[in-house]
Amino acid sequence: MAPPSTPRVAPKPGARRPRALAQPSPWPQAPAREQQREAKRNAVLSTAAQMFNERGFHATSLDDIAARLQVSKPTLYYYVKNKDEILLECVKKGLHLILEGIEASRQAGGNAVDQLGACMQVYADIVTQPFGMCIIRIGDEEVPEPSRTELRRMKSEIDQAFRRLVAQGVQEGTLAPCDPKMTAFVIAGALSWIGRWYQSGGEYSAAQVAEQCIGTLMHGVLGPGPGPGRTAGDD
Amino acid sequence: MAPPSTPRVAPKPGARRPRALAQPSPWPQAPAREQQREAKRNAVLSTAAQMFNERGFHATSLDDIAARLQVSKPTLYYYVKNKDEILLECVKKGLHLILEGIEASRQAGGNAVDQLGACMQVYADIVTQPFGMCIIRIGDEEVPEPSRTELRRMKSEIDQAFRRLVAQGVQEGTLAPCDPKMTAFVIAGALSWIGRWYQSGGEYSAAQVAEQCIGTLMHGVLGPGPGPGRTAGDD
DNA sequence: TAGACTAGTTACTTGAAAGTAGATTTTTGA
DNA sequence: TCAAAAATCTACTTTCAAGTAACTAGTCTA
Repeated sequence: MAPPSTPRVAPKPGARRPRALAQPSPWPQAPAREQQREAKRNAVLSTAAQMFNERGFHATSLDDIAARLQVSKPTLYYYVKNKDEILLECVKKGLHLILEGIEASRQAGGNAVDQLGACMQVYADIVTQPFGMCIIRIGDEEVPEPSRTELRRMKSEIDQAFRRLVAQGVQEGTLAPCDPKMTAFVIAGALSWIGRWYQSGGEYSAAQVAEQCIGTLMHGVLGPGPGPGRTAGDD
Repeated sequence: MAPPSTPRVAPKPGARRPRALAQPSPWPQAPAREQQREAKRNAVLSTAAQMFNERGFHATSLDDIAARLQVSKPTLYYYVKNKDEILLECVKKGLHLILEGIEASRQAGGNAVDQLGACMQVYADIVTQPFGMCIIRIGDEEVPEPSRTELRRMKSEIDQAFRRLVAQGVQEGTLAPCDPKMTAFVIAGALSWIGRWYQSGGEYSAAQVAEQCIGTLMHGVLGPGPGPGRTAGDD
């Protein structure tokens, strides 16, 4: 953002051109400032994300966020447009993390079950982190309209990825025949629930929770016995 | 409120005492009135619940609720103490419905799996209805403190019921050996997710969604084949 | 049929939090 | 050492929704 075509102050006409531009280096100067700025913006977002997760979006005022960062409220406005933008960015960052993870899982190859497992792992992992939690804990209604659609699109993309893998698995024969839509839904639900309740420092580590959830989803809760369980008798 | 010590109109001094108090009947009179009042209060709550689910708690003003009921805002205050009470009551009603359903399922008897299945059915069902949806869609943070603990207690009660049934099932041998805590968690997550997305009038009926989810939870997503399925220490 | 209680209204106060204006300090480069 | 730009502050306005006060119309009953 902050395109160079929007200078705060018009350059003096006729002044000699800024010396800095006289090929000082192949790199654009002052990347340090920009980096700092970006770092601070990120601090705003991640602090906000944490507080949203702790106390909810509406219960978190900009003054609260500013206080935790030990700055004043107007300073925040130097880095973000408004409160809604903060929210939007937090959720978007979470969604991007998942999307990237899914992409990586797919590129890692393997059969559909392997890829599905990896994706579940990614999902469960991200959802225990601040930005990822925002995806789960912040309802769509909180996001005002132009952005809401964008978020839904991204969420749907994730959903589609899961459905595709499930469908593939069914075709491979590694997954039980099912409606991929509903199965993807169950998976997303169970894993999202982690984000709703998980607190770091609790009884289980995030990895443990993920592993157990994925195991249960994969194998189901029924016993292996020949009784009411899955038909195939095994061990 | 409106204690009798704050009469709207000052009683004439020296007036004779109210006749109504002269032992009118062994029963408190006017039960019809009371019923009407209760019905109206319920209308307030259920309208509120629907609107909370549609637009979120904070995006729903009391004026909005009043408008949909075609009354003015102060009228609402005749039936509830404040906005938080509305929220609290909505969630509580949802939780009570589930608790009752669970109790009924248990009393219906059968082995642990049967009971667990019935409870899952109940849970999925309630969570697609207005009060039940509130449980899922309203975060704990929104509820101010004295009540929050109460709600958490009720939620924990539901959780315990599921855990107990799972543990029983494991002992019976009808369920696969597992950590009941985590398994109950997965079940609750997947079923709760229904409440997050379900909209009546969509592609599937509530019953269909419930059935499919429960099936997937019970049997897992993996195929019955001897491949990467149940038996092996896989991945 | 009075008069007390019920149910509802209009019009207000209040408070909290978002967002802004404009001054001020800090940094940086020459 | 100075001036311009960046970064931050104090102090304000605005907005919106919760909640209240105080009046009024209907209704039941003795």
